Amino acid sequence: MNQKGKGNALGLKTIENSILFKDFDKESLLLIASQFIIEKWPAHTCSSCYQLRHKFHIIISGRLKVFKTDKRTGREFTLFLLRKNDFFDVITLIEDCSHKLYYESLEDVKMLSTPILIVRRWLIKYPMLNQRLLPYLGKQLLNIEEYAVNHTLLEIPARLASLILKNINQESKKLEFINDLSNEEIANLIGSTRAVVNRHFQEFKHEGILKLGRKNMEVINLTLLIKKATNQ
Amino acid sequence: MNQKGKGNALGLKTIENSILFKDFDKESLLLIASQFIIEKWPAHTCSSCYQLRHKFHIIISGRLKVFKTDKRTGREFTLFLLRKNDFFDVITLIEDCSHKLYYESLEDVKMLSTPILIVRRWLIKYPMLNQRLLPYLGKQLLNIEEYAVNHTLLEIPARLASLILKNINQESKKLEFINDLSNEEIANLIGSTRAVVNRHFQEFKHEGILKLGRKNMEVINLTLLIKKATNQ
DNA sequence: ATATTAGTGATACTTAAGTAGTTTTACTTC
DNA sequence: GAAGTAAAACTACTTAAGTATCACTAATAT
Repeated sequence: MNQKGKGNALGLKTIENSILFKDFDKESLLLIASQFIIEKWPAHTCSSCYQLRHKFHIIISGRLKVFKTDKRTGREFTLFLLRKNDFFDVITLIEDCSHKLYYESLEDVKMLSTPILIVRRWLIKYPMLNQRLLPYLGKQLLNIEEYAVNHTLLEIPARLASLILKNINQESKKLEFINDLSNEEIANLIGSTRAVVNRHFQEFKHEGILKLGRKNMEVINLTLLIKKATNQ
Repeated sequence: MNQKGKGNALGLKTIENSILFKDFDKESLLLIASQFIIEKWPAHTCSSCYQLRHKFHIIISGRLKVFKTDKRTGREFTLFLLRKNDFFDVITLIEDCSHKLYYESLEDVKMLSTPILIVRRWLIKYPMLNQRLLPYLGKQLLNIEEYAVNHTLLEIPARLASLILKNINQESKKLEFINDLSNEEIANLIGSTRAVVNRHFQEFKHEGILKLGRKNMEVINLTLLIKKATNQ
């Protein structure tokens, strides 16, 4: 699963493009990149926070689901879907607190990893890093906040529509990133269950809002979708 | 509502004790404190983010509710209950993004305030501040994350019990901080409605878990309360 | 070609939570 | 002490969402 990445071109490129290390001088970049190794998770690899506690990761490619489970009911809740250039876990990086999460690769995932202690040393050596972490953490906070507000104030059709809208590419106007997820994974993203999500998807289909396929969906009527999201 | 705070002893004391400025040298502390004014909000003062957009606040005393509303249903959702030494809004401080929130003082609230641009200048002048902000933001993230997980995976009795448990003082074993809130405000905290919260409070009372009074509650049976929170 | 599996579509049923409305209680103030 | 008010307590009703189950279909493996 692991692979030495010293001097690896892919690793260096990822580091250079990371919002964390962007604009660092060449020398530092090389030094930093040399501390990472490349880790490859085949599709559907599952890992608990305990196994990853002492490592910091930057995703190179593939999607990684960050989730919680309720053993009692077996229900799952996806907190984040991480992608290229995302990193984790920031919480355990900045403080030694327990952050009980699970991770699962939705497809083959490639990432860089390094001991968290090394990143903590960098935080001291390169104070700029603290400044770079803040906006990232802020965005995560806003994301979860939005989820909490939606889950509290909106019903499932509106939450479903919001999720889809959020993942429509501004230029192409096409649904991206979540268009190939199963009903089950969509349900985990809005905090519901497969059957309920499917029920509302059928409604959306009959209303001409979505075109549904097997692990594939497409937005047909954006105007109506927006109406759904805003409860009109 | 406002009051000059230059050289104010209360302001300086608050700044000294803030996790943001702790251990700064005396000279810097005086300089920083001199830039704040004291703001007093009478009980139940309500303010939108638009009115506060360009200011940064540190609470001296009193509780401040941070919430969202759904105009359609009139329902309210309390994201945070800020208290002494809390500050806001960190999101608009670190980035110029829209963070549409409302604020309301639950009782008379005293706070320090200063233009957000000044704090941004301090972030450059004192790089240490970035480092101090990180754990605070991390805690907020964990808070909202916990809310999201609870709201998604637990039913109202468990969420209610969790909320109470979270506010029990470790030493005194007494319920604090939220013990004097109305059913309505408790409902806003767990993302439900007054009637539903009251229904479950009655259950808790009959089961001998809580003692209920007018704007006052007390935990009688902690063991049972923990069972409720963990769905046993 | 057949078997297996994962994902989807659809039905019937259960239930927790939301909503509306009324009554009761406790506190305030005049 | 009476009147007024706000919170809490209670009742009846509605509904969205969850659950269980089965049928169907596409993809994959054997």
